[in-house]
Amino acid sequence: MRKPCCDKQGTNKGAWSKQEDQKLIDYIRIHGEGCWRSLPKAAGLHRCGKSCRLRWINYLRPDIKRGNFAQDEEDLIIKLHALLGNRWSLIAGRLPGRTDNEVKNYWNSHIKRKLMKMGIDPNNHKLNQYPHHVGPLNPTTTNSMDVACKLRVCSTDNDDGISDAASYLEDATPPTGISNLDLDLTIAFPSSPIKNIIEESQQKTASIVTNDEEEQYTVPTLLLFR
DNA sequence: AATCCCCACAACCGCCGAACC
DNA sequence: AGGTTCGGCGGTTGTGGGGAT
Repeated sequence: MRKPCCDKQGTNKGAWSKQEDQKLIDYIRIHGEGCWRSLPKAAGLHRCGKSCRLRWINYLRPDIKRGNFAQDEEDLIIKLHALLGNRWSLIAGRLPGRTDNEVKNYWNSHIKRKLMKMGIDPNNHKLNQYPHHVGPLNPTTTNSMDVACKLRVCSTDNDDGISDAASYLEDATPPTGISNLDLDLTIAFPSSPIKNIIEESQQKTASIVTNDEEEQYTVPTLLLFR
């Protein structure tokens, strides 16, 4: 039987108070991150170590970018989700200042619904109502075509393509078995680090797909419009 | 004004893998 | 080699706020 991560008795739960936040900030400022298990006691907090870690990573860290997601961030999340699936920490890693929890929440509360409204299955990013429709589903509600994200992802049923793509993004070394991934990203962002990531991903991925394999897959190309 | 409902988001929980002993 | 600990991740839940009725 696995030990619980902490002694449940005598630990606070729920929302953090300002005093607790301050104690955590002060402690980490002096001692740095790490040793989450022993941190609560050392910092004088009646919290579980995991709770402290989560609070710090998702809320108190000084480099966290708070506020609404920009359109380019949203587009990037959609593309990365198509590539990686629910690998929120990986996706968040490509969004400076954003946390996995934030990205996950934003996906579940905004993007998922938005895609479904557009007739796109948020799980596999395929059109499920209009399989051959490649234009804006409703031009009056989706605004202009200032950003057209052409996204085509092919993967096998066993998800290998996705996991390969994930490891590919992580270590930037093309895996040997990525042949069934076919990503075609066309995006018109202003010059930014995010744009560079997209371009980098596009170039690298394109270089590992052969013509034969490209012809082999005929999954509909999705056009995502704002 | 009161109540209900929905949404957004913070936080918790359980599981997994890596590191350590 | 096997057990234990710890950090990290993803899924899920709880709750407060705001809009609708």
